[in-house]
Amino acid sequence: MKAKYITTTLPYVNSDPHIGFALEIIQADILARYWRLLGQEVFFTTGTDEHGQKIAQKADERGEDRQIYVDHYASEFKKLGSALNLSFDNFIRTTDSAHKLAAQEIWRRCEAKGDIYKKKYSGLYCVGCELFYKPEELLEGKVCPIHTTPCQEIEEENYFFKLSNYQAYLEEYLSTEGVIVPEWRRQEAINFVKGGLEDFSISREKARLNWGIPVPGDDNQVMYVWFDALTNYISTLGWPEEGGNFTKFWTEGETLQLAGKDQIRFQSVMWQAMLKSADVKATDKVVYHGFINSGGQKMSKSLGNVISPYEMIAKYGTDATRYILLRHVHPFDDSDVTWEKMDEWYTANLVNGLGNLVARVMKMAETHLDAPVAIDSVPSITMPSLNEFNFQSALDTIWHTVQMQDEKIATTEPFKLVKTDKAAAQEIISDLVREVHGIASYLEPIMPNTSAVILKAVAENKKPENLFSRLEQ
RNA sequence: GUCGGUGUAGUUCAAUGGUCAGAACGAGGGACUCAUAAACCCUAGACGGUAGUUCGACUCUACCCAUCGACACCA
Repeated sequence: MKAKYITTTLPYVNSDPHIGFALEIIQADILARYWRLLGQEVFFTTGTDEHGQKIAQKADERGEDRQIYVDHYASEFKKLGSALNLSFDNFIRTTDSAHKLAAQEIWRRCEAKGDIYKKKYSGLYCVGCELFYKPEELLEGKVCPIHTTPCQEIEEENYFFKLSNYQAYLEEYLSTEGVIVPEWRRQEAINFVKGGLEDFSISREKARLNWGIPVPGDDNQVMYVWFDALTNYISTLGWPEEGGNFTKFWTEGETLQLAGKDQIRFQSVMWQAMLKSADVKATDKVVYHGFINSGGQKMSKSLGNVISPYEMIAKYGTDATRYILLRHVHPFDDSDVTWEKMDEWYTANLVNGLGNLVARVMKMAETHLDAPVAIDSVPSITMPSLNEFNFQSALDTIWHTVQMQDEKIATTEPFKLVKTDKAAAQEIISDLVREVHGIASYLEPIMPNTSAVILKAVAENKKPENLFSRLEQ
């Protein structure tokens, strides 16, 4: 059985953790936990992207040392890890020295292949945006649409990556079904590549970008985001060192990247070309999730409709947050989430559904059974939907079982039967306990704490504290 | 503009070239009490529009409308 590698994209640390990233990393966590339960060897990695001019600027504005500034943000993201009960095996930071060396190494290899060249680049540059614009993107008089200030004609010499060399390769790579999920995004990527590929710039002059990884052999240039950030997927495995985790999980393993739908060009095109250039195996599969909107609109600070993962955790708890983001957010398409809807989901499915079922069954068990129910064979849990990254469907199945147990209680009425035929009632209650145990087993990768509480309750034959408290009204 | 996705009950989703198009939440009603005033039962409610292919389409085709996305250096 091949070892499994799974990674998220690295969030940029210039703001607090976003709900979209929470979704992505919870998806990754569920898969990692699920595979481990199946007995597979798993390497689950995430981390933070910490270079770039925006970050340098913010740190400078605050008069803070840049490394200290990013240390702070990295710890914020690590906190999210414990708040969401994530089980990643490694947390890679792009300011880690090993990572920097890896980024320089992949650069060297691409350069040795002849895929990196230096070119004068001139364009209209907006100082506010730190970006070059095309003339057609600007307003009258070469004015930046965001800052409404005129852009400057700037000439700068940068390194470029010969993406154009990889047109045929990428078409071939993308022609395999499954390298991108969902399928229609693979078509999008194919169209994009067929439309022709331009080389992209991969460095900035130090004067313009002075918080980044130095370009090997050129003191005046610093790597722009791509070679820096994307390399994390392999540097986290110790690459360029072979033989260890890298060989086991990347070369010989099965690799899976999770990313937002805006990442196709970066993850499935540019990164794959870079890997090819450096003679590293391509990513086996990239799964792209949609975005989460709220109230029919994009979440934005100005609209005041931003839902932060921390707020969700504060209101519903860790497991409920994991539940909400997986069951009620579409795995691939955009979804809409509001506090009203989340309250409904929480109450209907967790408080009234799972929580209440466990309470009623375990109360009966505690009262009417003489000993804990023996669970003879732990059935191996398989959730086929998870192989297709259909988290909703996997959870639907579990909640269908919850509902069936409630129905069973209503039809068999063990609480009544116990007065007339205790043995028969005990038999029914024992069955219910076994079912609850089964539900808890399935929940293990999805809601680890809840699952553990239920399993313990079954083992002790004792009704647990309420799993999910009713929302204050 | 080009290409692609989507359009099913109040809401979120599912399904199939042909028995009454499923489910959940929500709503209305009933009945019960083991449980977190929970669960259970019943009821109401939908295939964007037009044309075509077909014995027959919600499912295929075309067009239209609506909506979302891709069309590159934006993390």
